[in-house]
Amino acid sequence: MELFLADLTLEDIAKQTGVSRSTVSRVVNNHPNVRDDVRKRVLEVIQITGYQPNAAARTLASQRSWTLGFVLPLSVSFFFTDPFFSHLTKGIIQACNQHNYTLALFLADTKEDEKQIIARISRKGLLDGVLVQAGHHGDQQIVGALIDADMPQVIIGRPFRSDNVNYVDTDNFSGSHNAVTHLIQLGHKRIGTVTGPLESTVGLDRKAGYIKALSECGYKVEDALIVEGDFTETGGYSAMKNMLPAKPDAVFVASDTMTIGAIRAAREAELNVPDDIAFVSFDDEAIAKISDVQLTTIRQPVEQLGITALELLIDVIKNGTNPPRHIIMDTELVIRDSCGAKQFSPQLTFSENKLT
Amino acid sequence: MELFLADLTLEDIAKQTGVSRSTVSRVVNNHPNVRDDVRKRVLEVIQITGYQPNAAARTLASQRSWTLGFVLPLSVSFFFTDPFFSHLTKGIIQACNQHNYTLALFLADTKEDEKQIIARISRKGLLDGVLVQAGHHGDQQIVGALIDADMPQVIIGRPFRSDNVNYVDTDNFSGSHNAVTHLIQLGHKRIGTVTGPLESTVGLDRKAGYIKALSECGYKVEDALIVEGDFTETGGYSAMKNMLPAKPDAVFVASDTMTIGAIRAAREAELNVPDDIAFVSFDDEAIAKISDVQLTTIRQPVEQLGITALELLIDVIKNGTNPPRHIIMDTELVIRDSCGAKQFSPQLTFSENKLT
DNA sequence: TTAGGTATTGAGAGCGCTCCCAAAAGAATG
DNA sequence: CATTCTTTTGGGAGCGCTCTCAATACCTAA
Repeated sequence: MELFLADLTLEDIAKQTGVSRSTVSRVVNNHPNVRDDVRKRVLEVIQITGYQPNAAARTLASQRSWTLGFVLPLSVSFFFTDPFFSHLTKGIIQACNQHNYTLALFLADTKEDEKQIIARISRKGLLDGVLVQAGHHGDQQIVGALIDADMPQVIIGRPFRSDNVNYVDTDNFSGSHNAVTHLIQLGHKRIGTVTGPLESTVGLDRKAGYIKALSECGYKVEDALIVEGDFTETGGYSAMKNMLPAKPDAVFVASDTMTIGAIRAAREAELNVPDDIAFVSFDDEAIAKISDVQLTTIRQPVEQLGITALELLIDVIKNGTNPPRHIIMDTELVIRDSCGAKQFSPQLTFSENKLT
Repeated sequence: MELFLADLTLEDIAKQTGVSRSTVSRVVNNHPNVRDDVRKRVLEVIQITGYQPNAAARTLASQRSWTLGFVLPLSVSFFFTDPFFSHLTKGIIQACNQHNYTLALFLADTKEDEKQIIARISRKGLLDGVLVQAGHHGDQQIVGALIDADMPQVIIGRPFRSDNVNYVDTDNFSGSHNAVTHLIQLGHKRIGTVTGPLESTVGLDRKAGYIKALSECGYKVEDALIVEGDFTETGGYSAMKNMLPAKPDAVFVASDTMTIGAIRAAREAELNVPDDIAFVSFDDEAIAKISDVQLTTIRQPVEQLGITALELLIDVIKNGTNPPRHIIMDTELVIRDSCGAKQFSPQLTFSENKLT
């Protein structure tokens, strides 16, 4: 139980204990060079009184806030509710807890917000560093402001200009390359793709992997089989609608969420999945497993991506951006039902999945 | 363009402008009683230099951090990735942006984390107030600590002990009451329920609405038709498996996510949805519409819940908790395919849904 | 016992801002 | 033009902490 509910200061504890403010500070911050019995006495009083150092005062004096920012620019605002971000956030917070940082979340909903946020995050005394989700053309302004303000930052998602910035990303290129290669090996001939937004590096990289895989195997790349999506379910639906006239027999869709929409469109056209049309997607979010046709998909380690980004950020705060570091994380092909592989080669199945 | 990249202080701006620190402070904080020409001159220098007041210094001097916390206790940790939280968070952040607050996010992943977090959020100088997701027995400790620390708080979800605390919640009771009544009106005789966790008020309230609706119509409440779930898809799946032997012809499931699992279980038992077994669920998250059987569900205004909670918090910070305020938000029944209503009474259909 | 060294402690000067109060400047009045 | 009142300005004292530096206490060995 606490004896004092009033706001205590270092000075108060010092008086109670009969030592100086400095000594109490040393105890609180676990510095060496405090006599054991003194430390014990001080700790006791802190314990009893429930003293907690004032965060603002500490930040002001030490120039460290122990708070990190996670910024979601306008460009991701409208698919913020995609589970991708929950998982990313979860990883980031986990790492924050581990390293005793507090996380501040910034989400721009309007152009106006974004300006406000840029001002807020570049201000001194609030954040020690910033994680920014940025792989979109429009995100350069935030990145630039952060550099100007000399704020340590790590970017999540390969940015368009990657010189002199740290970033962490999934290996989108090789991931989609694997996805499409898998479809080719299954014998599909007309393989289409629903891409992500093409003003983003994710969208571009996943598309590039698709093209590379086709080219490698001597397939020709057909414009009608490439439709741009926007990472939403309805986006996937309409993209698929648009592609259908080109008669694809398999499609690589750049996200699970879009795949759900794409499958809906395929079914409306009386196509059976995976018999008439096969799908491989990207992400391996929960929906991939709970969809009625379980999705074959490229798993990316989202939570780990968040953890890695945060730990890199801490490193950057400590050691600076010299040289800038880039971390690319591996993906993994998870075979389920939507690609039809199991019908041909049951030995590929995973124990977690069974044929229905 | 900024002239100075170095860290500016009020004093610097004062010197540049030839006025005192106090005057610059007045300009920055938009106080009256500054001569127009002086204000203009100061503003110009601020503009040119890109001066931003130091957040920590300001917080220390004014005892206001303009930062609010959003706390997710251990009890919600394992379904944090449910879209419910994304939407809630989105609403909260929107309101924060609007009112110029920064949001700090706290998520406890372990008991240890939770202790850490309690210490962190009750410390002075970090947060002006806190939003806590708490409707679980285990959450009382956080609420208590916050009261002890005299930290303004608003609870999201009716807490077990609601005396002297402010909270915002969905009307879970009347929502589930409506859901079950709808099923009764459709002529179902053996209506079961997959509840939420029963150590939470959400779980309890939704179950209570179910029981009330049955009782009102003279149905008897059968234990075998009430199975506890945990708000996850697999939880819904196993709950349903357990209920199946009792031969329900309709089920009210306490969340969309669980419903997906429940439907999976029903289908494994060769039951057709909604012909053999009807479902009504709760939430109206995205999954309700993109599931292959679109879900009839109770829509709750999650984003608005977040906004409301945050605005209440701001009010509490300004005016204190006297008297404590409780806000209950209305729900709405959204009829789609899983309840089978459309087959009986097409006039109930919504334009957004069509029969397949 | 004393010199020399090391471990422990306290004082003081900030960190950069807010906010009160008194001084200065300007307006209004007789 | 003096007097009073109002508006504008500057000085100073914090806010509660950290961190350097000098002072003191303690320990060792000669």
